Amino acid sequence: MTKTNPRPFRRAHGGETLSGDADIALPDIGQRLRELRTMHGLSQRELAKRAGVTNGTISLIEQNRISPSIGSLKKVLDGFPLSIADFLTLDLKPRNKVFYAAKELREIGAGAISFRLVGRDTQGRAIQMMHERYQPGADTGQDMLSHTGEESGIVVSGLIELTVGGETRTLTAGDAYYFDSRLPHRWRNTGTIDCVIVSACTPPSF
Amino acid sequence: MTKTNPRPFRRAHGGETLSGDADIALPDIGQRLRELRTMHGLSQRELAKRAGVTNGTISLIEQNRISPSIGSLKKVLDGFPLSIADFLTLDLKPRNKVFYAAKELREIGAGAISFRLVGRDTQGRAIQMMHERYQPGADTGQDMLSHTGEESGIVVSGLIELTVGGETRTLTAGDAYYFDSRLPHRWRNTGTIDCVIVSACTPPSF
DNA sequence: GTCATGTGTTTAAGATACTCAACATTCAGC
DNA sequence: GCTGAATGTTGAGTATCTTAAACACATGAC
Repeated sequence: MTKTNPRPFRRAHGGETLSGDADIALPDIGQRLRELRTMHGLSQRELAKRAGVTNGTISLIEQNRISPSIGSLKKVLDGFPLSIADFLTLDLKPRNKVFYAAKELREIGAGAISFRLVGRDTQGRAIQMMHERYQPGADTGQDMLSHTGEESGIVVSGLIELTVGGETRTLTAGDAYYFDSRLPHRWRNTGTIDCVIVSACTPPSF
Repeated sequence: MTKTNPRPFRRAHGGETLSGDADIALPDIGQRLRELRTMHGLSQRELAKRAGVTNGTISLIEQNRISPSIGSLKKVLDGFPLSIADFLTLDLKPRNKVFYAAKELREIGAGAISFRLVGRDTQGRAIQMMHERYQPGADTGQDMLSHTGEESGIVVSGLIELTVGGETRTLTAGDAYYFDSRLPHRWRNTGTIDCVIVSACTPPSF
């Protein structure tokens, strides 16, 4: 028990430079990285192996003990399909509503053709609909992180377990989702029958 | 003249790490910084003084001899009102058309009310119009770099010298402009009468 | 021409980031 | 309780970045 050193070893250079006297606020790199990594269910060593750095580097970055170079931050983020710019601007804790109960959807049509709006109005969201079917036990894996913007969908039949940004829900017919597709997400059909979903994502351009 | 060392001193670490085997391409930091700096008419020393680093650092970064730390890159970019994310994603050489001759404008109305469209169609550009007047000799200065997206306008009367991203033109009545407002830009009324411009920028939200 | 000033570059010394290996802790499994 | 494996943290050493000062070159004043 002779090793009760209080704490600070490396001069916490980043402490004042990064969080302190800045014109444009720089997000908390360490916390962001840790959230992103744990969202993916990766250990520091696993990420380090992917990224081609050591686990110690990951640890120090996550503690904000060092201000990583652009090069090494890029290597770390190559462990995910995420650019530095996206990493710095991504809202890891989605403020926008993610899950919607069936009765929360706004019905905009009736009769032969019927739309039920997910989220408040269209609100300038240019999205493109799709139709998906999941067989029992189907699983997309948890590494599906794509750049393309936004994703939304409605469960038509069956049930689906959806994980978005660390939060998991099981949705059944009539339930819906809406989230920034840069957040890590995963679908699993934990039911016994097919699950049908009508989904949408932002179109390739704009 | 005994100092004819060929060149490479610091192991060009960034050479392979940055530009080489990457999943997501990292833009040429050095070239981007140099373009941004010269666009603002700053010397390395001037920028260094603003940023709180040394001119040598600026020089080495611009030559891609080093991969700057996040902290120092942030300090450098604090010399401009530009975040790291914006710096990495900003298209410094605008591929989109910037200047439009009077006859290139598409007229969409006639008679009492008349619109002349700048750029091809509306094309999903949510912008907000304004009305501006410049007296002779008026000058906005060259440090007007704002985050807010896009800017466009039409000269109604008089003449105006507009600089965008290092390119300068003098526009007269009927001429127009359209550019990403993150590019450094400057207006100067070099004429002898007032200049009136009808302009537009992206609205505060979305 | 010479000086003074400005530019971008380079170098050696110092500060910081990064690696490697060891450490402490937790959690299963027995 | 005791392993064994996995986790995040730490320290010493190395590689890299950053600084400070000098360098080489250009331009303009005199």
